Amino acid sequence: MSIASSPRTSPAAFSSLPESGSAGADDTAGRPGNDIVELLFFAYRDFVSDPDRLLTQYGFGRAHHRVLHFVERQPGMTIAEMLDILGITKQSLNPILKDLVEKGYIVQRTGTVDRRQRLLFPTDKGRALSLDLTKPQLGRIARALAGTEPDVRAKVTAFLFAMIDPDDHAHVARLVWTEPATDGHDAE
Amino acid sequence: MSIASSPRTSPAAFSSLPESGSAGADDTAGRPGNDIVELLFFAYRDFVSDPDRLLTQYGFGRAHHRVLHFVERQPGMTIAEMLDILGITKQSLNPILKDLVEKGYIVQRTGTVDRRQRLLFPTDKGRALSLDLTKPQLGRIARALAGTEPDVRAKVTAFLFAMIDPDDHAHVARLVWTEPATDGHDAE
DNA sequence: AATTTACGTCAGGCTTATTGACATATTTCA
DNA sequence: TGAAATATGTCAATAAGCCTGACGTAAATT
Repeated sequence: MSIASSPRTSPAAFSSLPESGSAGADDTAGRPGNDIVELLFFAYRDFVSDPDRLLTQYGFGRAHHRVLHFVERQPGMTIAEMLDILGITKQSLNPILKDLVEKGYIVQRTGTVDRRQRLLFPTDKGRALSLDLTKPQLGRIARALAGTEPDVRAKVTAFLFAMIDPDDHAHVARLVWTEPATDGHDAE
Repeated sequence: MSIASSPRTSPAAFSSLPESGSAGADDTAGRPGNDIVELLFFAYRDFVSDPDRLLTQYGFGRAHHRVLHFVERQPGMTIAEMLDILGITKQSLNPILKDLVEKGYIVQRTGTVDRRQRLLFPTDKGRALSLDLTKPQLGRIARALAGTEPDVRAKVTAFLFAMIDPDDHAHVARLVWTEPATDGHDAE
């Protein structure tokens, strides 16, 4: 594990922090939300760095992680939907997908209803790797929530959801809060 | 946009999925925090895309934004500290910094106490651009918090802080919750 | 039969990052 | 004072991951 198991700093230190009341003419520092801008940067930086060591061992990058993750979360996903989720082009996706397929983490199947589609499914091997990669991230989240009031998880979740472009809300909600179907579509 | 896939919308069965293979007792879908993993991805994706259009107009990239942002937040920052914050090498930073200096957004000054250091300061022009770039992000945060209970902001802030590597807590706290000094170090 | 859709692929290019090696000015230490 | 460490700059080579544009193919839709 890459995360130090050091004792958690006391959240009590959060009570009286300067949130406004700047010195300058334009209150640059006092803009509400400015701290969240920066915390988001640092939190995300550390968050995505969690699986990096493991990823490097496999010769994969973060893009591979994202693809594998979403395939595992929604087996049978189409290429088009993956592109939409990741916000990249098919030319960018292709080499990454090719890697994952060639190394046996993902299988592509011709769609049954629309034979133009190449549906993506994780193999057992792919599921196992996805699990390993996400583990340190889940650990980080669990530690961040440990000892907090029971409503924090729900409020954080709602906040993050509200941070997403409203146009994508329906899509994201379905992806995030829907069970991966137990289809028998494993390879092997 | 062809986001047409399976219509399974039953958040009921979050308990037992037959997980074949290696990982054993882990229930893949029901892992707590899995939704936060994904929401963090989408929220951050949309969050960083906010300033992109503006950035492109200036011929800058996201790296320029980050550098400018932190210089504005902590005027007089050293190169070493910037490297530490961004987690990159000086070779990566240099061309970006050079851009910003040449175009008049940042000035470098020889340190007074240690003349080896090149302290970084924003110009008025730099501060203005930084403000413009951060504006849509602050707007997004404000919208996400609008109408929520008054404790949400503090709880989200605490959560994000706890998500950061504990080793960096002191450093980040100082950076985030310290006023930019009103030094007369403007370039003119 | 013509068009559209879903996907694959080739080509070329950009930004941001990397490691390694070396140079220079300045501070600190012995 | 001389040696070593520090802060920064720079050149070179490399790579991941993204981009646009263009073209091709199979399958569905009209």
